Amino acid sequence: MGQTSTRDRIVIAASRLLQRQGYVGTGIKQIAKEAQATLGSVYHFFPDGKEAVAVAAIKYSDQEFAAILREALNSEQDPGAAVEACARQLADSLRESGWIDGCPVTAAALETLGTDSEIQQVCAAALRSWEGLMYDKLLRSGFRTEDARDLATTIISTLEGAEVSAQVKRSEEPLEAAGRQLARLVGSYEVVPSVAE
Amino acid sequence: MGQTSTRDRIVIAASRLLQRQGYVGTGIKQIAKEAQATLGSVYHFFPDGKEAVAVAAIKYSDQEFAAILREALNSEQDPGAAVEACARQLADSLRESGWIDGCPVTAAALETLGTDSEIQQVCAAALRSWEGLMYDKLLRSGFRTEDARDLATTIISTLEGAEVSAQVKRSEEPLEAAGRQLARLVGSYEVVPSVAE
DNA sequence: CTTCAGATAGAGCGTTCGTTTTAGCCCTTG
DNA sequence: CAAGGGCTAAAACGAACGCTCTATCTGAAG
Repeated sequence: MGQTSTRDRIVIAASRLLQRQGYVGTGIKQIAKEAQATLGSVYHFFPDGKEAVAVAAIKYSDQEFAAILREALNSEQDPGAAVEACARQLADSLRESGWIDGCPVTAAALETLGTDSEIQQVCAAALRSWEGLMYDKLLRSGFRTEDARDLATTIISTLEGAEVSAQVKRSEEPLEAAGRQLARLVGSYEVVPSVAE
Repeated sequence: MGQTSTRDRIVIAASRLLQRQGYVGTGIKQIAKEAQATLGSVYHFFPDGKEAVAVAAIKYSDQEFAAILREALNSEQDPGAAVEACARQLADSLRESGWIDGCPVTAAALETLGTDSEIQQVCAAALRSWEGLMYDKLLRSGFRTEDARDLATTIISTLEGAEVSAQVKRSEEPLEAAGRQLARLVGSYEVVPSVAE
């Protein structure tokens, strides 16, 4: 047995597979195989079945991506440069993965929209948590609350959409363009100097 | 028989189902049922099977969405206002559909990224055709070609991402915020007056 | 009327899906 | 040593999947 528990291996494997193949396209047996666990183990830790595994996996992806986002945002003091760093980071890891490891929740979210499953709720929570990180960064940079709210929502939307475009086109260009334009947009706001940063 | 051919009904039904459930989540038999056709008919018109149906359906969705986009872009002379009109149009039809009829290609594209199917190619072509419409609008408004290219890519990405956010959150707010911020971004450019418009 | 390709119809193929079930293993505790 | 709970293992269920097959229907040309 490795140092990661069987349950953790299941969650991590599921999060990767959901990211790449979506909810419908990912099978329970495939998750078990990828996690080097057996079907019995999966149903032991998640008696409620596939949807419960997916919910845990998406929550994990949420936190994992939030850490990456936080680091990119903290790498630059200027908010515009920080947003551009986020786009750069997304482009790098996307290219390195062969254009397959995109946003961890988009695929799963879109497939389960019609259904009233818990999945879309955790996906919405993930989006909100990422927007919250961006919102805080803007507030710390002296933005007014209304501006920060609108901007944070739009920045996350744009990064989301640019990542999808980059995946489909197999090119970093959409993310680079998004980074440039978002930096310009952020820079177009008058900001009151703050002692906080 | 109605006035639309069996083949057309299959393509239209497939495009709707792909939009709502993605590629993996949509079955051939479901397409046939929705199109009021039989399985035999589907395989008669598309001997290559499910993927061929999906390719035809996505191409149809591409043109259908391009028409909507063109109309929204032409409804306003000012490019910023035109982009905002696009966001407004997307928000309206999304709400009316109960947040299920989003971008017609995103779901299918994300699911088939790993595979080397023809689907992601037609999805990429759709994205490019929509960017082209936006690019032309910006050029006609006097934008420099480099600015127009970057902007068009980013605008389509943002609308794409904002639509996904709106679907997941079941709220028009992401699209409204995107419309406002995109209008601001477009307006931040110096534009040379043109006699063309 | 006959002919024959285009179009429709649906049973059934093998496979995989999510899930359930039953059995057995390991390892700590009494 | 015995006991029992946490965990693993694998067989098997019904349902649905994409697809193939054969059979029938339709309608215009000869």
